Amino acid sequence: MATSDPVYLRVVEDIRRQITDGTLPPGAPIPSRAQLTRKYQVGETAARHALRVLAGEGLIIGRVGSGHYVRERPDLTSLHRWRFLDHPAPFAADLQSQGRRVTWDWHSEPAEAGPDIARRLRLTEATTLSKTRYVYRGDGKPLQLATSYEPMEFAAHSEEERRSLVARMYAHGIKITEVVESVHTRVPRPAESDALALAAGVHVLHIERTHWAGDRPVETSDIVVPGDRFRITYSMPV
Amino acid sequence: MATSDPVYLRVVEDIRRQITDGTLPPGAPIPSRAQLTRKYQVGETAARHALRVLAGEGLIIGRVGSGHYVRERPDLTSLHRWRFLDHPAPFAADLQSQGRRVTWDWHSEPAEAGPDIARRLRLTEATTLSKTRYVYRGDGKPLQLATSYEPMEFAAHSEEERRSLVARMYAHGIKITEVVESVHTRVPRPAESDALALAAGVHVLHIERTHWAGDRPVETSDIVVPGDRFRITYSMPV
DNA sequence: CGATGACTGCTGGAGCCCCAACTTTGCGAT
DNA sequence: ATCGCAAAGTTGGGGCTCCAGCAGTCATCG
Repeated sequence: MATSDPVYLRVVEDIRRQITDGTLPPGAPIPSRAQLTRKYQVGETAARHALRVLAGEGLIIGRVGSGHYVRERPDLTSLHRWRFLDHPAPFAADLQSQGRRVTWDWHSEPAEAGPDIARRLRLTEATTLSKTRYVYRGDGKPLQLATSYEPMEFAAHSEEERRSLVARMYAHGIKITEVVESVHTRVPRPAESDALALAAGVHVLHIERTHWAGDRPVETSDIVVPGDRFRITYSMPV
Repeated sequence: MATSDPVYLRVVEDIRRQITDGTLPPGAPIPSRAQLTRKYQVGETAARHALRVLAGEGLIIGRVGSGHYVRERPDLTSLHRWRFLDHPAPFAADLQSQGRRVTWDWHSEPAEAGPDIARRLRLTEATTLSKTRYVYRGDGKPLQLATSYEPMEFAAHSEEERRSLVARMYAHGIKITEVVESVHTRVPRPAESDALALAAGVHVLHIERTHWAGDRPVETSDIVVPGDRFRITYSMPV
């Protein structure tokens, strides 16, 4: 007693506990607003707010006209970071190896390097780069977005060239020696929510990847994948 | 016209645009509920809901008695994945090198391997492991949680031993040859929210790390860091 | 001149209500 | 036995109101 916690939290915590300990398995229905008000002796506002919070956490999903249900958590798709994988937007080969039919389309255009890209490619003055957007789909559903920036003179001209950045650069006498990936999580931008068909409350993993030739960065890309469906695995020899 | 979008979204989108394009810089005050109702000609409920959505996205922060403000986005702390870094809970050395006073404490105890840990360490039968929880703090503030599991016979007995897993294993004739890290993002568990003092709507990066000796996993740990303050960088020679 | 206290504005919790759109269910008619 | 339809239940959007607690501001008092 003397718990001055907001009452909606009592509801949230109780339901969350039931979900995490398995009392409420994936797919199980959550009591409706009306039932919650009775069960927990709270007002409609509190019941409603509790459901919204849980939905925002991605634990439950609401279906209009039907009810709220414990969200099915599909197994995380594993993205293996093989040392020699170098597709412009990575992981496609990896997804294919997991037996998923992956398709991708892309759109290439010249673009001015913004401050962020300029920094990553160590450009000191305004430079026009070849910017390519990739959209990856598995069984029709969008899986992954990527935006790649590279100097105009190295840009891919054929579908074949597009498959290996390392080979393409090598043909220009540039030997890529290192790949650096930086991963963090953030709220999706509206365009990303649309493109990846993200549910509310789902964050994305954002990977900034840069290919280096010695001490010179030669290509950089932003890769965005849904945070609730992907894990990225890095394997490093010691 | 004919925009049948919910009205609160109009407010959300307008404010979000102003934040992302810099019209509202970090720290700038957001109009109050009362002001929003007048400005956008919406009810109090819609204004309030818009603010809640933006706060949930981590774009603004509400201060009771004062107002809502554009959230300061501190630069992401970069966690560099050096190839030979092998502290049981990683990144501490890395944080130190960035000039942050990092302290850590830990608690070790024997524990039964759960199904998940058993799978990761390829254990077929119930085994008792040494389980160590680490809490890392920078300038007093919690930064990172880690839980490490290793066979009882290899457990560290001194502070010194605790500093290098690789050296410790080597003393037992085990040569660690590979480190595998798998990173994904998820909603923090309540205990993690507390321990890391997370704001609402902040996700965590969860890293599962396993040290391998040849084809045998010998240690595995779970590392949890706030998703809004950390990025993890992996550097791979090609 | 400085400290205290009243007043105002703001957030966050909570309650209740109305409605459109959708799903589910059960009943009645064919 | 099946079809169609109406009724009931549910979500999500929206509205209004009250209140506690906090943060400034400003005026008054010692």
